[in-house]
Amino acid sequence: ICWTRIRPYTPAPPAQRRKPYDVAAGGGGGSGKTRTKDKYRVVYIDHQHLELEKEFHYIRYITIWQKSELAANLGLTERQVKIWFQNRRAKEHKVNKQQQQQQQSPQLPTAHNTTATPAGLNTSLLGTSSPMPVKEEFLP
DNA sequence: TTGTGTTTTACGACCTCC
DNA sequence: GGAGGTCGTAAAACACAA
Repeated sequence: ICWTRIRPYTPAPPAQRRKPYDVAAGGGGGSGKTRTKDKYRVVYIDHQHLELEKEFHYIRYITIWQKSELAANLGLTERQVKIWFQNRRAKEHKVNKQQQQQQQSPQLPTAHNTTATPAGLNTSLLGTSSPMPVKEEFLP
């Protein structure tokens, strides 16, 4: 049995981060690997979104075989699944931060829900206020 | 239709752990 | 050294008011 490592990560201070690559420069030049100008990124279909969200609802950190299985089922690469989960966690982190800031500023007139959800965000599905349930089979 | 703001993929830099 | 984490960012896709 091989578990993916789930550990806390304390990011370095944003002091000396270099600027990321520049795709546009030189027509996909720079360190350009897989990104091409005509296919910069693909848009996932609803079914792919749904399955990924479902999985994320169960476990926020996907295991390697789940990643492999999900990728095969959805017709994505494992790398795409990994990146999706990374971006999804980043999104959740961002939303939580915004909610905290709203709670810390009670003088706002409309503090309840009217502006809380960006376009298309189903908060009832996400359930960010409570810790994510974890399938028993994935517990150590 | 268009201008503008937000969200979504994808990646590089940097970090930790084994 | 490699895999995978966060963070910051680029650019396409999307939403919406003017």
